[in-house]
Amino acid sequence: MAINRTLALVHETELARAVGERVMARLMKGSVAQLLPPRAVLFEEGTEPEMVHLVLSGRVGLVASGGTDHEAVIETFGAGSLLVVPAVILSLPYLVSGVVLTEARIMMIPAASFRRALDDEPALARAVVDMQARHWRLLIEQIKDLKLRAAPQRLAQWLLRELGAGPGTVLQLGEPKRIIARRLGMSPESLSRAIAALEEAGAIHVEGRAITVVGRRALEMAAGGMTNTRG
Amino acid sequence: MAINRTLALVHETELARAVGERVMARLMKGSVAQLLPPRAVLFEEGTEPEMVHLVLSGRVGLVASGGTDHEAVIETFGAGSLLVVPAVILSLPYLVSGVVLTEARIMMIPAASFRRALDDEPALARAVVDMQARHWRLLIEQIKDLKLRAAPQRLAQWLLRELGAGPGTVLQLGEPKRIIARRLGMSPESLSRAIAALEEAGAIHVEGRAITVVGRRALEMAAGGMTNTRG
DNA sequence: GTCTGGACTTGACGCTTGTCAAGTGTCTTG
DNA sequence: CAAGACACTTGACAAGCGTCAAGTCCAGAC
Repeated sequence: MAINRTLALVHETELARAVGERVMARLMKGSVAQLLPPRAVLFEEGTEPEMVHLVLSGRVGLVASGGTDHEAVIETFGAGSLLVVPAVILSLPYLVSGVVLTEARIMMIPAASFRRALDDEPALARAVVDMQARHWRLLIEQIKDLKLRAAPQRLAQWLLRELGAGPGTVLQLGEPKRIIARRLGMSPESLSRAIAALEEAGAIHVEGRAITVVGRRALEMAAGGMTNTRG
Repeated sequence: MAINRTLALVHETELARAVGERVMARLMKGSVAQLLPPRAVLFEEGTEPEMVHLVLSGRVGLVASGGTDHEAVIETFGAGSLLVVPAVILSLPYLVSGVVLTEARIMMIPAASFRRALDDEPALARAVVDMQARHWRLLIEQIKDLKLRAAPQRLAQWLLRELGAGPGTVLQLGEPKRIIARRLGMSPESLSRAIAALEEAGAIHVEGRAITVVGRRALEMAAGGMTNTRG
């Protein structure tokens, strides 16, 4: 049962579609799938990469401690994502750790065989270019948020982006708020207050892990620039 | 200053070395080189990409305004860098603007021909993968800085990284401090204070645009975390 | 049922940092 | 030489946000 399910999931990934049957089969040779519980660590900041991780289900976060006391969540990824290829490609130590957030099925591809495939399978290189391009844009957006928007604006911006993916007005949070707070570059307390502010403004309504956008217009205003005085 | 000079510069780029004579010649077909003064805008946030920009000399910054009143500098790039390939690859609007910081010679490659070459020249795709991987790491380091380090720590961290590139102890700033401040995610005033603090701590000595590291140990203390240089 | 632990909220407080404003120095311009 | 422009510094001040601490709510254990 596990094998069937895993293979099906592998097939559904964007990577599989992009590189085709043969290359995917080659990548799978020597790879293993694992079902991991929350808090499992896939790889650790500062260590040399030995595997490439393909997320088949669940959610995984890139977490950085960087020598300081607390941790930052850089980004979280869901099914279909190929994790932290840069470290593998360059054979350099990871800059972040990979942590399972919700029970996740992970395909682990040996780094050496991934690098070899990258060199002699043009389709793989081409697919990786596209993936990296998309990931780059995620980070750029995030840096823009961090450098020129205040905490409540960042939340509003994030909500709009998450919403953009699905056309509904209800957003089911897939991660604890603590994780989202750190992803947004703020403390959990500040996230609480930012959420309260958006409710106050009539932009959203929150019930536990479900956020309903009741005023898309108000939400866009809050994301824009007018949050809490001080132009 | 004419064709010779430009061709020589093109040859010296990492890209040229990676993809070889033939592919580089193909990319150059239809491309034009331009010598641009400071404040010249290569491309603008929100517009569709029409060119890929290869920096041959000088320095170029990626700047974002993101709808808010002030601007943030995302990153600056020098000779050999290929700018904002992601937008071109994905045919999506730029997330940032490209602005010349110090007089720069730029090779402009038509986006369409770059995309075509990317599809049928494996060497190019492979080279782009490596470049994107290095750029990804720059952004990751930056996000870590922004999320878990205070302003003076970010400066110390940045100094150590800039220093890592060359083995000396003197750092000649290639950009006005105002630009560096925005790259570090702080106001020019805060940068001034951060510099003063590092001098106070006996870590550096500043004379105009030259920063001398007089206490590498003290500087590392101030950075307060591990620095993983290399690209 | 009560107890306990975890996720989240709320309040109080202080540090960091951005903003506004004035001051210094240098380079250019008339 | 004076006037202006510009880059940077310094000081005063308030806002934003993180931290500490308490409080609420809820699920699971017993």
